[in-house]
Amino acid sequence: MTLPSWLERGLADLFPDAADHRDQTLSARLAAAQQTNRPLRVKLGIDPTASSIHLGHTILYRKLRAFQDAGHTAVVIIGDFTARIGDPTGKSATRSQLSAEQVEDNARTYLDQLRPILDFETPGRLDVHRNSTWLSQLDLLQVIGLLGTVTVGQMLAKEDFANRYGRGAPIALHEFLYPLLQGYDSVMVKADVELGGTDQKFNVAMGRDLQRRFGQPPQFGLLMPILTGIDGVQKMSKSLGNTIGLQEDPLTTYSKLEKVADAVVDDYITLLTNLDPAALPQDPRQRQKAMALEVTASLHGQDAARQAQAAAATLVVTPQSDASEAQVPETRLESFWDWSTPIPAYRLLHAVFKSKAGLDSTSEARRRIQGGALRLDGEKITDPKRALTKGELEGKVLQLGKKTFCRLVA
RNA sequence: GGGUCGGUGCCCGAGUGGUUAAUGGGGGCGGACUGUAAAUCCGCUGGCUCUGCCUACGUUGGUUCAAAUCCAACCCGGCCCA
Repeated sequence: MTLPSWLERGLADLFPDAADHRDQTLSARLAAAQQTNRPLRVKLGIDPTASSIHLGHTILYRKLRAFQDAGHTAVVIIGDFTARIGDPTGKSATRSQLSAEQVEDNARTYLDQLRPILDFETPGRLDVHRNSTWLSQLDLLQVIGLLGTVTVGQMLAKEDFANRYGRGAPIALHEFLYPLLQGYDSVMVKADVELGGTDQKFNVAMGRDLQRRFGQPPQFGLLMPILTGIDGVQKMSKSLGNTIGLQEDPLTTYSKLEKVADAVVDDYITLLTNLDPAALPQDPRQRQKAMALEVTASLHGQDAARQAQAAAATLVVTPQSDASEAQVPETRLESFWDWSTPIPAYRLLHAVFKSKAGLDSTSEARRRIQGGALRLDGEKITDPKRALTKGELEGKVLQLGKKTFCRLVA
């Protein structure tokens, strides 16, 4: 039995997948679901410790959507309970505890960002749960029962634990509870399939074990690759600063995609689009543009993506040419200076691009200017103290580095 | 609880009384080059009202003209013993 192509696309791992257990393969369960007209319950857990999500996360949501489109039920579990405890991984300083309100806020923004990807409309296709619903009800006896299902040796087999233990890094005892609680979620929602990144194998397997103990047919584990970040080397992760966020504007999204490392372009195509790789241009540059356009469109719509592509072409390829015609974010001159005196270049830069592109201090602004990163309508400005009047700036495009722009308007 | 080693900038890691905002590497950013890539080369990489000022080497006190460097207490972690 073979799996449908919508399911197979991009798959990193599927288990169990033994050919000798025909009734235990996913295709068998899919077939059974069809015969009995009972949709599969496909679980995906989200961790509301941060409010914004990036492209890397969407791989899983896209797969979840594919299941929805095939008639199955997406079971999204918001890990609000576990998020509130706080993950003690790393140093004591990172032991941040989130309040219930913060978690709830995050969860809401999270779901909002998923609207373009998941099917929220069709009845029966989406089931959202918060795991505090059942986890906060567990009493100590039950918790001990859960703990009793696993040995320390098994826990230390988990790669992350093994690494940390090996290098003598701290492991807090309650961290052992996380895989168990995540597995318990599977029991509570009677998952048929759990989606996760390849780093989730241990936890997903734990879900199978627990389901078996609770007399349920164990779920299938369906693992997707971890997306490589825009640097082309490390996994996409907010802390590594190599992400593309779903809340970023179309132009930024497109620009980043268009300069992603070559090595990952094909991965992006299989994991983030439904395009047929064979049908795309072979020329690396053209291929990359096609990918960038499609991914941008999937997040912001066709029109916005096309505009972004056009704007990017104008702005970046020939910075001096037609920048003023292109579509760039705008900033009002009055919003950051009163213009009774000219503004020093470094203050201008700081005011306009504050918190963008890693620019968050005036000292940093000075350095960037000295390094030649600032252009005004294509003209390079290298003196941080250069005084600029309103007249000199109005209507012009301020450029920081190669990819950050802003038009100054009255 | 006892013993022992350790806690330095985004990360790793030098520095053990005084040109130390703190060697070096990684990462990041910028410039040249290019396909807005990779590779390579160069520069920057605490903050500010910036020819100067302020804040920094787990925390708090102390010794000293002077401390990341010495002392004390405390907090946190690894390992060994219990």
